Amino acid sequence: MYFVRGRKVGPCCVLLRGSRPAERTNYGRLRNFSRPADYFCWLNPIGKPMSVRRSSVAALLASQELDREVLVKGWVRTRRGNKFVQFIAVNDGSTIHSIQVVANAETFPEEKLKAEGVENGAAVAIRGTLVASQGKGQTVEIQATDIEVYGAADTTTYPLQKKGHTLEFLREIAHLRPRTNTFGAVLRLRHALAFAVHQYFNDNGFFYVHTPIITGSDAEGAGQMFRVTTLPEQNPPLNEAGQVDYGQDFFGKATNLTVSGQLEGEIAAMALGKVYTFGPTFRAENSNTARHLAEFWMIEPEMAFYDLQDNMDLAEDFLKYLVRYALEKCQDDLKFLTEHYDKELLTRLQFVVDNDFQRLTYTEAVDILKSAKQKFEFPVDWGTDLQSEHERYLVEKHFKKPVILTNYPKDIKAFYMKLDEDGRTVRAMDVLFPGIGEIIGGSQREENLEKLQQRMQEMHVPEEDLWWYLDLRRFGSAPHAGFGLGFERLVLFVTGMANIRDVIPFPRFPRSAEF
RNA sequence: GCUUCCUUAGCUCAGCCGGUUAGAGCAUCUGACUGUUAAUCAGAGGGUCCCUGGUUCGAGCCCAGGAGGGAGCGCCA
Repeated sequence: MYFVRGRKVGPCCVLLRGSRPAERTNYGRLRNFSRPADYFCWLNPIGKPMSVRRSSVAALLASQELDREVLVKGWVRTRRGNKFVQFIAVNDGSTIHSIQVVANAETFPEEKLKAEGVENGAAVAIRGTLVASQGKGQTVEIQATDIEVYGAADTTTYPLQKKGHTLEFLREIAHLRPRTNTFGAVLRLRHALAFAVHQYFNDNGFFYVHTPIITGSDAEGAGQMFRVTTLPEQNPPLNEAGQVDYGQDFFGKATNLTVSGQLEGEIAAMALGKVYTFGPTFRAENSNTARHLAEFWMIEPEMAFYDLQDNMDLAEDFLKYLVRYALEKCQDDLKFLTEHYDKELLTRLQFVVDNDFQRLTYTEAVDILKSAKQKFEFPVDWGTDLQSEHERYLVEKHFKKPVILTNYPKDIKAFYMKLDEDGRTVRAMDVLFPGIGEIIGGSQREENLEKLQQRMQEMHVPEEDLWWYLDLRRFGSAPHAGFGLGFERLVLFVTGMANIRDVIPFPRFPRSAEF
């Protein structure tokens, strides 16, 4: 039994008179009661309004259950109105959509809302009634009964305005850009794709292995590496030759951040069958493009008993699964990105899901490029690597679909790729996507010890550093294959963003490691 | 690393042939407005013209060097 204004009331629902929050429907229900009342309220044992569980904006917007008390917490996107009614758009990141909060100006006059800081950017908690919206543009809204400001945001200094910002400007305020519609959408998509990666592999019998981030081998030749050391910056110990003596370093040898988990992935594949890695990767190259990062995330499946054909089948099925997953789970975000950044995005994604990738050999591609009417800045010649313009021609002009190129000349590919019978080409495969270029690079691996050793000698890869890698060919060697998928390039493709720095929360690139 | 373009108000950008007090839209602030959708309308405030040096009677504008950013290329995922 509780007491309200000295009166005994029911166990938790009380009827109150006087000025009431704008809960029309609740008021209507109260007319069934015999006593006169203006509104009801659920109270806790100490007479305070009972706590309502917080709902996400996504859940409220999808709710069919109206005329109930709700609690939402989030950040104000806009506030507007007049001396009769105030509108507050609240977004909590659960969806790209904001929920409209309607505040009766009798209870919440504009001056009061301003004074408390209910403005663009503020963090707020709003209690009220979920009702059908009177206005156009949304089906439900919240009639506010209580507004609490957790943290105000000074309108004169808060960098995010109620207007569009350029992506370049937002890059300078990476700590605030997740609060924008665009980055909310990108980050939700990024999450969905990461989750889908694990889902796909788990459903298909792959095991997730953690390959090292600090590595002692500088062997793969995948590019410049970041050095990892605890030696003092000033006057590090020197060896007899006058060079830095890494024998005295933390690991007793020179170490770097990984440029690929592939070689270690092969170890796991030769035991567990089908494995994948999904982790950060570091390249210290001075790459200044919209497709490169110094720190990025790479997915590298590696499969025992797979040949190049199996590898291609997996890559295509995997990519289609990921795109399909995004199309199913992130409709609202993709719709937003299509409308604001890339009008062709949704049709392009659907096209990738619906159509087979074009598969052809490097040699066939060179023939096509040589007979192309288009003039290229760089000439096409068998034996040289294809330029971006050549890849773009094949994907965007000639085939107009994703392309898998295979069997590249051995001299332009890595030492571990399996040599073809002709001895001129290797069983490599690159998956080329429109706008992105190479999204996947992979190969069947050379499992023959002698052939692998010969390739290593030809390409000056030191055998002593990779004794363990060669052991895999000495003991129970088997055909196997794998590939690397640059996660950010996938996100780039699926979101329709133009710059890879806009699909990772905190991009790392030359001269930039802020945040 | 190479090529090229850019840097003017909080943001996005104009700024003529080198010439008086550097402008607009949005944002901000003030006021008006009975349900708005990046609300609308009226008014106000707001500038190290990226930095350094030079040419000139005079530089936002021309020249040199530096810094930062974009796009393209290379390296690759």
